Amino acid sequence: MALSIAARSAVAGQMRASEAASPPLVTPEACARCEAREVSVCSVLSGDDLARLSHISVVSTVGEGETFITEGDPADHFFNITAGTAKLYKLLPDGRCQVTGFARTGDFLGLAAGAVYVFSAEALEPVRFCRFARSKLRGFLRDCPEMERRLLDLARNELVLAQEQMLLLGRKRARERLASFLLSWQQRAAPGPGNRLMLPMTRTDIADYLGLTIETISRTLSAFKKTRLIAQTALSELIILNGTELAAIAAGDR
Amino acid sequence: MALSIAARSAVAGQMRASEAASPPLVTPEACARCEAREVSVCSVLSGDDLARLSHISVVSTVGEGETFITEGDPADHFFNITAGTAKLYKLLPDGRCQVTGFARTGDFLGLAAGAVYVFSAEALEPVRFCRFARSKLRGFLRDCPEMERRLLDLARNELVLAQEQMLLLGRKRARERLASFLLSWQQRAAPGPGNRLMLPMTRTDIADYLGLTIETISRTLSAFKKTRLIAQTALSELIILNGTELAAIAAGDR
DNA sequence: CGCGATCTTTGACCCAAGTCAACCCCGGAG
DNA sequence: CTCCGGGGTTGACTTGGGTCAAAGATCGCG
Repeated sequence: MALSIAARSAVAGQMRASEAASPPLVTPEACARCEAREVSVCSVLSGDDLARLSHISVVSTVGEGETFITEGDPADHFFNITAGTAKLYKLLPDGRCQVTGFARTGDFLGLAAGAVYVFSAEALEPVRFCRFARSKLRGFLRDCPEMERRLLDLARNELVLAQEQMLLLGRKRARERLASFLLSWQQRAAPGPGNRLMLPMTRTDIADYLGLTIETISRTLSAFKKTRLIAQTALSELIILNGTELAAIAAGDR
Repeated sequence: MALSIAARSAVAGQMRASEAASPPLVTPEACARCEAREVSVCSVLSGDDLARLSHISVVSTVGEGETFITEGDPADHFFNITAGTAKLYKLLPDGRCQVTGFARTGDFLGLAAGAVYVFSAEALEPVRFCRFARSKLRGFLRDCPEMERRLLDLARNELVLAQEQMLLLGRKRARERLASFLLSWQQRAAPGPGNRLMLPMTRTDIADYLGLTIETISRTLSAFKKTRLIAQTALSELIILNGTELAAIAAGDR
């Protein structure tokens, strides 16, 4: 990631030197170097198509806490996360929040949108992404069925996850929800040294993702620690000691 | 619907007469007559493509209570509902059930699946559908980008609904959930005479959809009746008297 | 290095919805 | 017409997780 951020900075630097008003367009070379490519939609693209795509994409970064997609705004862009973690969420008028997912490197955002975005996205740590204008992407897709197929696969996979989450929110108990979350996050997040699990989100984010409160998250984590299912190495860093048992809890088997 | 069922029966009749072992293949003429076409994926197809699609589709019907997709089975087929209503659901090992959606005429099933189905589908009333082998559809999609685009649109729309449902399950109170459900069902279901809303599902199905119990559904419906938000004309048939107020409740505004 | 802000943990109490149980209603079979 | 069985409704009571409150970590910053 350090390498990649350096590469990105170089691109932004180029841009700034040549034309400060226009956004930092991506060069095919930058795409070829991008270490997020193999986990992104772009992985299916041949050199030729990749070059075309790079010309309609714009790289940017946002800092921690910044909102880069706002529910209700015209859904003019798609986003491909190339570094960092973001939370995706929906709000009720009175402020109640449901986090619908966490987006990481390689995730493609904007599929779940009609004319306007139906969710907001906020960076949990510095996030870098490629942005595509919806109108331009449409033209690209016309000539590139592989990409369209890939997007369909992504959307289908997201649907599978969404339904799994409905089961969790509708029918699982608090401890089952948290166990499910820890295991699924372990799947998706690169494990740190010593099998450490990094959680870039706050307890509030986890609570809003699992349909619980921060107090319940805290209490349940403490219970998991007491029964030696997990160990906490830092506030946002823990180790899963007994994944088998956690999986049994997640499935509702005890 | 009556006409359509008759048409289907004719097709099945032909089939049975000629070759009992093989399934009832659809003829292009049957597709042209199909009154579910305009609301289905097939609506985007030209006559030529429609004819091709018809040759890889198989019509069948299932009776009330029959399960025609089983979670965990190899996901070999896609389904396009052409009549009736089905519930889609997931189960936990101990039997807890989450209904992830109700499928009606025009709905396309099987997008949310990897190698195996991740949900089950059961007919709530007699259901008719066209079934496509996944392998055959893949070949068809290769030559028919409109269809692929349409499937992507369908998947995206389902994703929007899924996220809305996550908000409901994670953050809404019982009365807000029920109000949301009644209004969304009113949107999708053809209104009966006198603005009547037909509910082909049982209280149990509604409860499993909203992450509640039948008792809570029953009590909340009674409360809505008492405050004259709705009126009940039969066990599974009601009228929305005050949609504005229901919408305010659904949004969490009171 | 120590201050203040923010996040987390823990405890005491409460309540929305779940559980358990009795009864009702309706529709189909005999 | 009556019986029977499977929803559906309603009431009494319980409870898992929410709410409120206070104290304890953690971290950025001057």
